[in-house]
Amino acid sequence: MDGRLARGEESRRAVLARAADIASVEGLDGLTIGRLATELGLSKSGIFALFGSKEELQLAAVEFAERVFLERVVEPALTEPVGVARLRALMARWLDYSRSRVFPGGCFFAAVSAEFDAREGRVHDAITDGQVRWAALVERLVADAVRVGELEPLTDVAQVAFELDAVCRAANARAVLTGSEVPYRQARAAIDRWLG
Amino acid sequence: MDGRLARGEESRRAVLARAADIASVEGLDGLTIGRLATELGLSKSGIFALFGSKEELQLAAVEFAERVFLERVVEPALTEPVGVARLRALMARWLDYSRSRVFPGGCFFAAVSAEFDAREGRVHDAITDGQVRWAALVERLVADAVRVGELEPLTDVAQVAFELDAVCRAANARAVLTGSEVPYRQARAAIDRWLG
DNA sequence: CAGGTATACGAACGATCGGTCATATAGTTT
DNA sequence: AAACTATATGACCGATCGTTCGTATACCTG
Repeated sequence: MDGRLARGEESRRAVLARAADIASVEGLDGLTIGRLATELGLSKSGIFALFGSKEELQLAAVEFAERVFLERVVEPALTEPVGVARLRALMARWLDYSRSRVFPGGCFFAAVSAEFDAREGRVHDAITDGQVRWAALVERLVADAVRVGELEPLTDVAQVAFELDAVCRAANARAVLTGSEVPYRQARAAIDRWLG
Repeated sequence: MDGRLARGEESRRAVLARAADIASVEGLDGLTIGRLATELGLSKSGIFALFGSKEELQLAAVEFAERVFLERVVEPALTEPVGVARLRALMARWLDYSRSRVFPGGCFFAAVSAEFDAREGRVHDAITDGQVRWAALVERLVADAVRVGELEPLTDVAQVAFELDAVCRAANARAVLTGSEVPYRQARAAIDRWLG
């Protein structure tokens, strides 16, 4: 056990938690090292040294947000039994993750994927990877529900997965923009129609 | 007819067209007056003088993009007969507006609303207004289709409008991020299920 | 103990940001 | 003709950006 590495890891964690919060509102570009430093009472060069470059900081923030997302949404849902129950849990957890503002700007990935979707580079690639893995997870859970006989055998798995994801993302977008809770209920209604 | 005003209006138009293109990729914050100046061969202070402040430039860019959206999506759809035909035309025009990259970053409003959704100020308000008006338009066309008897009388108008918008936005998000055409077909399939 | 390593700092760098200002020009008005 | 107005320019401002550097400190290893 290295006290230096432990201290550094704790600093990284504090910086990344704040960085992810800021990025969910201002974007990964609106995130600045100077602002992080003043808000956390650290020095600009100290934070910089921890990550090496702003791009590395952005990548680390994305990775941090993915860990939060896994803890708050994916892992709890995976404790439910395979099938519609697990799929419903995943959707419910996602809507709660958005509504409860785990990140102050709503879904972190909705914000940063819209920011980097049409750009190139490592940050875009990291975000895209995460989105593809999320889409694959939803699709796998739909396929599982079909396999265990809880959804009709002729179900178009990719289509259902697409539409489940669509209503969740739309609910997040509308709710964050307008502050209304209605979109979450509409998303829930659409999900219930698919999953009974 | 004032030649000075005409010249200024032409300059504004050129600046705003480029500004909307940039903002759809880099965001309204990533948009900078210096970059606009060098790309258009103008002076920074000249562009600045045309708009008075960066916030005014951002507001003008949003307004410009709304005019483009109205021309390319809304107005052509409104030539169709009231009912499902008009609603289908609106959705088809929207998907084509995204797929054909009228703005290089996909839907301008998906990009900037995700950027400003959790912020405050006049730009956020202008974007929110536009989004609310769009949602109201879709809802009105769904209600019209019910009224003329082409959708079932018991249709939950707000719910159908929400889901139609959701699949379009999801298609844009996935398509821009990954470069795939599949999401557009999935959105079309969902729309066809609603509108026959 | 000495030698190496990771964290953290303050000062400073060049670049770029939004914005100001004095000035020149082209077009309209009187 | 003169007076006025809108566009457009280039030089310049303070602030902030990401980044570099030298240095101090705490910790682990030999």
